[in-house]
Amino acid sequence: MARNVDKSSVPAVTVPRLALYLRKLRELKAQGTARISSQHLAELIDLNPAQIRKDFSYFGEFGTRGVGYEVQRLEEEIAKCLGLWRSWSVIILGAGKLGRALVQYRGFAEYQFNVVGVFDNSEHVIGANYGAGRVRSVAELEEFCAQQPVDIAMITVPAAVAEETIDKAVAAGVRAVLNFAPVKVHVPADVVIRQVDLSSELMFLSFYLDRERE
Amino acid sequence: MARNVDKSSVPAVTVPRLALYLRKLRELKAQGTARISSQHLAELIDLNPAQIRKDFSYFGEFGTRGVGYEVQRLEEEIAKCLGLWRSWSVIILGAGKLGRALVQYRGFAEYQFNVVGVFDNSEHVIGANYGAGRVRSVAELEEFCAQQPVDIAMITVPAAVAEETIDKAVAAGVRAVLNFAPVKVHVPADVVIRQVDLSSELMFLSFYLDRERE
DNA sequence: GCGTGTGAACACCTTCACAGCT
DNA sequence: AGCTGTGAAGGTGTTCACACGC
Repeated sequence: MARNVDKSSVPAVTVPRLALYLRKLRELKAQGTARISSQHLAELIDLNPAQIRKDFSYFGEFGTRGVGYEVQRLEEEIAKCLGLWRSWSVIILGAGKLGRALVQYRGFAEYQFNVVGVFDNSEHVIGANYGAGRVRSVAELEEFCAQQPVDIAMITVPAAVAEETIDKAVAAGVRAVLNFAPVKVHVPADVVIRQVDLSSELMFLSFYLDRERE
Repeated sequence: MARNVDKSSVPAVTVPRLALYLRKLRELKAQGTARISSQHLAELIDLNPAQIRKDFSYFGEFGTRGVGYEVQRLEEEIAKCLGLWRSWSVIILGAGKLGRALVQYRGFAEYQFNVVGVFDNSEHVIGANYGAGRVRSVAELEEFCAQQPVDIAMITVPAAVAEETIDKAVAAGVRAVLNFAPVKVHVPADVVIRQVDLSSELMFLSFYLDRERE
């Protein structure tokens, strides 16, 4: 059983790996695989088996010595570790092309992340429906969050207004932010923020593409 | 002047930070700031000043002791380090909502990443124009790449066909891949691949949101 | 005097190697 | 005998602290 864990003692790099394990375990379950060893799982996702066992060990003892892990059980435990024992409600701030693409992204619902609202400042899109109800004005944000709990805000507004938009979300009670705008924003310590920076990803590639020039 | 660098000796974590520096330096340049110290830059992007100086030191000596860095010069040097002394051509494989959103993303062109083609397998979108010419069939990929050099492929196809799509891109000569499909794909050693996993980012947030449950 | 550039100290993460349980 | 769980070793990245040059 998953023991109680002080999450600050879990290396931050472990968390995305847990997501990786979870996805692969669901795949294995769908294929009807009942048991798996860290060795075998490691081969499937190209990692060191000790890494996998260590990652699990932050949360409890999920396996059986001499045997391995039961896929079903392990999948459930890891989902729990990631906070997926419940669903989370998500809003999208910015109904531009990216925001609209994310509203309908199927990968979110698979893990019980539900997009419950979309907000924008532009008259051109307010009122339109791209998949999670009509687009609301950002001015309605506070009231909306008061009426129903919102856990996560995805920020897809232009960089110039990202900071103020995030501030509004935090003021409205949102405690987690996924920021697609290419600006680093300061938030209170009890708010989790994560940056997704697409041009920076391309620069990562151009850095290594350009290596032979030296 | 930037010295010749063996890029494999540069920590991988340094690279996204270079992108961060570059963006901030452009901002400073636009504001008319001529000079900056590592101390001041560190405050602006919330990092340790020694970290910044160490990152630069992998590539050369860009500053003046007792003085600091000339913004213009530093910006140019870092752009060069990231391979941005030239432009790079990008194709998008998968003209679904995400792919279509990326075609028109302004952040790419800012750094001379040019989307030169969009490909899909579905009759519903082939022929439509979302911003980088008409959508072509994936079957035309090989021929397209033979006619003009393609540096980077962004993969926005469904997970189930991501692997074969990436294989096709690599076979056609693409040497860098930004994969938005939630599957880890094996590529030859001389191909750079980078994963952007949106549901995994949300799980990162739910992990920390759920911390107080313990 | 001041801020860079960098070896050395430190902290963090990964991997090894084996004790312990089945 | 086999595979997990984990202390200890090893490696990588960060921060300190100071020598060096303006």
